[in-house]
Amino acid sequence: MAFWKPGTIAPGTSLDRETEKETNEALVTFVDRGTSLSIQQQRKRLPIYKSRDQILYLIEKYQTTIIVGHTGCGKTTQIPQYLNEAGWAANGYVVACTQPRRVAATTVADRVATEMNVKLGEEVGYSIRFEECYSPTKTRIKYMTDGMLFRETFTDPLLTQYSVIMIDEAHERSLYTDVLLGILKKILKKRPELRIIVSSATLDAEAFYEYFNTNTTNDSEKDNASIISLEGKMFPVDIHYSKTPCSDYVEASIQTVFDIHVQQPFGDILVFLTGRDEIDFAVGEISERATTLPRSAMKILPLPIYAGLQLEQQLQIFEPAPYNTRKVIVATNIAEASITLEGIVYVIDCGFVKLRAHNPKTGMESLVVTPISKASAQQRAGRAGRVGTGKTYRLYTEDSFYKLNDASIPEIQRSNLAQVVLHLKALGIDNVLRFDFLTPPPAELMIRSLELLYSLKALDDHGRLTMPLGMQLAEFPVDPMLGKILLDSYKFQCGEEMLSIAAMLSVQDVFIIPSNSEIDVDEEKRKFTVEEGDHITLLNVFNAFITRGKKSARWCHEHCLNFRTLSRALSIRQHLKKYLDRFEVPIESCGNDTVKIRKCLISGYFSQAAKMMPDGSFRTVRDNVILYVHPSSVLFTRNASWVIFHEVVETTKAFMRDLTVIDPSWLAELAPHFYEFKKSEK
DNA sequence: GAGCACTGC
Repeated sequence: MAFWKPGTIAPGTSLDRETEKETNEALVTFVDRGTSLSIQQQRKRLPIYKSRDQILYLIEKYQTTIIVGHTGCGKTTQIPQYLNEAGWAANGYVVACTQPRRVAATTVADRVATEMNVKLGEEVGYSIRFEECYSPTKTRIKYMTDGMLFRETFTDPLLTQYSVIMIDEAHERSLYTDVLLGILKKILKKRPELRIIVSSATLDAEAFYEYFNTNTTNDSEKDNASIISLEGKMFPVDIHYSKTPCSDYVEASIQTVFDIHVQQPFGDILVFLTGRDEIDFAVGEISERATTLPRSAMKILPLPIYAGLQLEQQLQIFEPAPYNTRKVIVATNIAEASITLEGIVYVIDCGFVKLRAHNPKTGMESLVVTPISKASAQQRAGRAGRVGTGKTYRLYTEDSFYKLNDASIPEIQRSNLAQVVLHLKALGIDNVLRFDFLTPPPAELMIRSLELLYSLKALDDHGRLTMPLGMQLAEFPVDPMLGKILLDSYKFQCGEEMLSIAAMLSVQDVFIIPSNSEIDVDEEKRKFTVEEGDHITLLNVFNAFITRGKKSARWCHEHCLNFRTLSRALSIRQHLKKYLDRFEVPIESCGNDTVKIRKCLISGYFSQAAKMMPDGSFRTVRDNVILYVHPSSVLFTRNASWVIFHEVVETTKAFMRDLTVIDPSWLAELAPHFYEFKKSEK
């Protein structure tokens, strides 16, 4: 076991995820055993090696194999190599392994290339958005995000180049994982030689098995799916429950931090809370109360981590703490799977998470603090058992733990499904309501999406994809409403502007949230602000970044802009432009003609229009739903009688985000079909 | 008149 010496950089510490950790752990083991062992000998010492032959046998025999394995068993790095060694990647075939996150795909590929002693991008490669690193002829093992494999079904609906497809981390049930599982189940019928591996942490394994095993007879010889469990390497974690339910979990978590600090031996603490507000408050309180600790006591260093933080602040959590200081990392769910921290011995779990929900009746998204699932609670607890025996303090009673759902509601059951529906239609799956999902989304979600797509003219009266509009929207890697404004932009000579706006709408957190109040973000924001609203303000920010800002991090910092976010917007813009070029949509610039830009926005967002009431609130034109301007909008402090909006987020109220002022007559001019359609409905 | 869980193409 590797010991970490205070004052040195902890081994394997990085902004990474579970599977990367898996490789790091393997790496640490190798180093410990000395340099005398070859990589091949080292691979044989991994726990999974004992199951190698059995895994290969099951894959040979069954079309689908469900692999249940904890972190650290080596499944992600080893199974594709076993398959390659067994000849599954011969004759030009490729073994694919999907990951829900980008970093995982790249780092695992890198590790496997090292183990195989090949150059990354040749025999072993990866494919993520904006970054393809593989050879169409040489690559045998390809790691990729699940979203990328999903995309590949457009060009090759039967995924014919792959002999085996491993869907890793399937228990996370990402939107793309679920859609892929459905598509793969269909492909299996047409390609009996194809093999699927579904790898999952624990609880859902049986559900995957039931889904893929289509044998309805009692004869198990006819099964076409099987399950295998692998042993992992985790240290035991003691679980402590609250004796009574707590009314204020933020306060309870702060208390628990100090209880641990005073009573328990050295070791860092990880606290799970639900959002930025709670985290900032807790970090502040811990700092303050720490001043009352006796001078002789060990010091305490609280640090926040959530996605909205700037990179430099995020990296602070990986810095070793000063001598005689205990780190307390206060995190959102980002620390549950996306980021792995070394040195955590104690976990405090508040039992809640903030989740997005989608209301199909209103089309509104909401962010709601929800109780976590048992699977989540176990995952959080496991974070304490990485370096040695750990302890987890659950701020809820044992009774309430047993009442939690086994797993959280899959993303596909609480998302806007317009893109999924379009994609399935593009694959020739006409009756999407009957599509065999692992867990079908509610019918209302599907119907709402179908209505939207019909109003955008992506579907015809028979629910079939229109040509070329529907097919192009299906291929476009953006929300269909956004896709529509891009495809229509030539009519308003504003393709250049729309590409920038669409890219900016695809990213979040453009403006920085400063940790201190020295810099006035609002003041900086005003420099870009225009009275027409947020879309054109975003366009100004993007243009300034490219021209005056020369794409520099320093310029961004001076103007309270998030450099990472803007760079990402630039990549997305280039990506979207490639699609417009391929669709042969002429791209012009309208200069400063904001009327053209705003009219173009209406061509996609006509259904999301709202009118101001005398009290300052808004009513949607479509359903007369009450909405408010989000405080992040430049229109929050201004008056506008008619607006269109990008999205609605329901927190304390239903807020519209990203608004643009319009003239109501444009609605009738640009979307007569929709407003007449609404009238006839009434 | 006051707010931003996390991914991904």
